[in-house]
Amino acid sequence: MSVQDATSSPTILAALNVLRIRGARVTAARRAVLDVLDSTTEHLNADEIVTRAAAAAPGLHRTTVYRALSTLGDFNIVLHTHIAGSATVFHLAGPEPRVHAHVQCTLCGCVVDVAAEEFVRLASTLYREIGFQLEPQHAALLGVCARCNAAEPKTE
Amino acid sequence: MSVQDATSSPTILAALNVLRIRGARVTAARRAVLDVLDSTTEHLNADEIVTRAAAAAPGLHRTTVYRALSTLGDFNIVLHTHIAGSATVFHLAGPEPRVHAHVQCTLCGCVVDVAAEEFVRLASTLYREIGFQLEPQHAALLGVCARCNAAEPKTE
DNA sequence: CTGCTTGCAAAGTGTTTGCAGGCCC
DNA sequence: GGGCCTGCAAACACTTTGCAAGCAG
Repeated sequence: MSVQDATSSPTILAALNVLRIRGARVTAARRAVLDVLDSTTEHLNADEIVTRAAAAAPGLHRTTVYRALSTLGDFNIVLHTHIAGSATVFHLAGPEPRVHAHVQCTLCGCVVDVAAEEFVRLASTLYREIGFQLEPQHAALLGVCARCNAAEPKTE
Repeated sequence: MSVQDATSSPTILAALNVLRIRGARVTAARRAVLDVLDSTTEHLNADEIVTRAAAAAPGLHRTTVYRALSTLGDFNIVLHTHIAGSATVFHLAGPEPRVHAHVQCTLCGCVVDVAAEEFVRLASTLYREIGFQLEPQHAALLGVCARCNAAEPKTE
């Protein structure tokens, strides 16, 4: 454990340990990406992560962020969700395994978190009927959010 | 109703009528796209539609297919499903309103149709709890299909 | 020092837009 | 013959890849 670790959150310390144990290197880029993801509960896409992480690691390149996210994903430190028609969003897996699914509004584009429990019944039905093992958090379903539904006078 | 309509399926005739009634034009490009979609039950992406439709309409351009699909989508003649990490797939809405949802395998990439009924309970739960109106057919969820599950010895 | 990581450039995929000419109605 | 549609070129958004230099262990 290096000196700089002292300023990091438990979540990040755990992540860095996973990297070390698995033989991957702890680099400024990976640390910056982890810091960004740890500092928010938002759904961030690669672009936003680049922007925010560049503050801590000047010169950080888009490509590097993509590669860092990929590596961190391989170790299950970071999870991602595919959003229809726009960039994939990332978030920390976190210490607790409280996986959540996502639904996105086709009108305003907002992404709403949904407890994975909502998907459990669907998942078990799918598994029983066609042997399909659902990963509820891995892609967002689409629909219309409450706000847009209310604002929408049906026309327009 | 023009002469060429005689060779078309009822589904296509209905679609062409919708176009005419709504004031949109019946063009070779749109007809070719409809023919392609009507001739299969597969999930076709824009690229595949271009390739197949070009047989009936030589010189047909990608852009035109995208625009045709968009127009046909506006009239609810064609539906589309967003597939995580790859191209959007299209299919005819068809005469019967038997909407189906899709799940995609993260390993082999195959897309499996699922009866929308599986999603009804989830949809009503979401609506009751957060006012979100789910469109089950509009995006594919991810997971692992039965075949890959069986083939996968866990390693590799 | 070894080789995993990074930065840069460039390419790749899927999709959209601007514009002039063409064809449906 | 008016204006919706089309073809072409180009831009666009997101992501990946090849390669040489750089830094972690």
